[in-house]
Amino acid sequence: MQEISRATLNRLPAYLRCLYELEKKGVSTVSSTQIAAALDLNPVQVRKDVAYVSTVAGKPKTGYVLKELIADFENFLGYRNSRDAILVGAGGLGRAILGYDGFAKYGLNIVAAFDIDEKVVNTTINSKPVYEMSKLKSVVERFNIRLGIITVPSQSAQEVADVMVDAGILAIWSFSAKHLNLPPGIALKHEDLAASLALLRMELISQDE
Amino acid sequence: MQEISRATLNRLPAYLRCLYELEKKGVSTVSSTQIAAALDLNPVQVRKDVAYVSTVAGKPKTGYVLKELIADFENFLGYRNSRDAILVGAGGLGRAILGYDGFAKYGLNIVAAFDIDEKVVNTTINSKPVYEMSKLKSVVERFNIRLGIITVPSQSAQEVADVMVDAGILAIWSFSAKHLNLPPGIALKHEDLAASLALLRMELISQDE
DNA sequence: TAGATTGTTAATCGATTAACAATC
DNA sequence: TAGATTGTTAATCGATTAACAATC
Repeated sequence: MQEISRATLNRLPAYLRCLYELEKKGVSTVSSTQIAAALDLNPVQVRKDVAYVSTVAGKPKTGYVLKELIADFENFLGYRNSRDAILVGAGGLGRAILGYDGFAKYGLNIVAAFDIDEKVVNTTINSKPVYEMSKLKSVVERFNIRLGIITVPSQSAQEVADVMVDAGILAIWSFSAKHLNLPPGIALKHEDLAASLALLRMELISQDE
Repeated sequence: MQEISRATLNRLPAYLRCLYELEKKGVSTVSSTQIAAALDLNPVQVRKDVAYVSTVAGKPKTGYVLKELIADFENFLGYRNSRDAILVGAGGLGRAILGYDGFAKYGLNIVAAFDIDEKVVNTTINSKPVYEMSKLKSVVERFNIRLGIITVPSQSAQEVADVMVDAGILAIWSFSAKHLNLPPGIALKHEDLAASLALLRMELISQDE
């Protein structure tokens, strides 16, 4: 089997959400055409994507068995066994992420947050403890955590990333508007909201013409 | 001149941030090689991207004049003339976005928020007023707003999008985990955090092997 | 059987990278 | 001049879509 492509991987959560909705409606089988229509995708693309994830073949004429498909997607995406993470930066966005329990559904479990602000240190946010930065390494080591979330102002982002890497973090999810320099082997996903905004504005402008 | 590609547009904000940093250091000219090294990109790609945006040519041997380049990027990205927007959903994430003044730098001006929760309606968040949903249309029309931000739970996202479109919104920036069905001509940027997380986890898992 | 649907191979499209002439 | 750098054309790479045989 081929390596799964980034583009495909990116679409998988949307498929799964679509399948959940169909399940709620009591549907028992689903075709690639239906999924494609619901998500504005090409049916061939859906079939290819499903082929990566699915352990059972679809049946011509009827499509895929919804229950089996959901199980395959959940297993593939690892939603069933949750993964621990820490978060640094309990400011506005950090608080929002800590307060959002929806990530649990996606297999994410934030076990602790860290900050330098004395006012939030040693409090809890949504029953998650906030510690001072000096405790980061010991927490990461003790709980064997590999995923770190960065929600600090961009000036501090690189520094925080360095601390994380030193502590043994292997994957970083950053919401800071700062390009991070990381040693090879550390996975990085940068949520660049300025880039999203630029994309959107450009489409808006091109409508004006 | 060719149409600018999505991929290029996505990189522009990172370029500009990089240029700002160089400016702070007192640098006066910059080469594509330098930018590429700072952002982990290919120098040829940098030159191509710059060519889309830049009004003046770079000089062999010396590179680009930093001041000119920054002006070109700012103009292109529209950071100089800000654009008004409204936001619906003053919960955790919505509050974080309303509270973050950094978007002003990117030319985004959120003029008002809307919510159905009586506890937040008619309060202000970061000196931005929160109104009840029924006022949305009149505000959008009065201020001629074209950009709407959705930060409501996914069950309500489609409904909110419909209200926005009806009011005359032309571009939607959604943070809800829900595929939106929109009439043609409405620009959409969907921030799918579950997809980001899936991407990151997959890289993390492939390290384990 | 006829028609809808799957799975796969081939063609197309778009974006990145390599090669290289021009030039300061 | 020699060397670094730009800008552009051609080659490559990857992802999407079209075409189509297989099959329920």
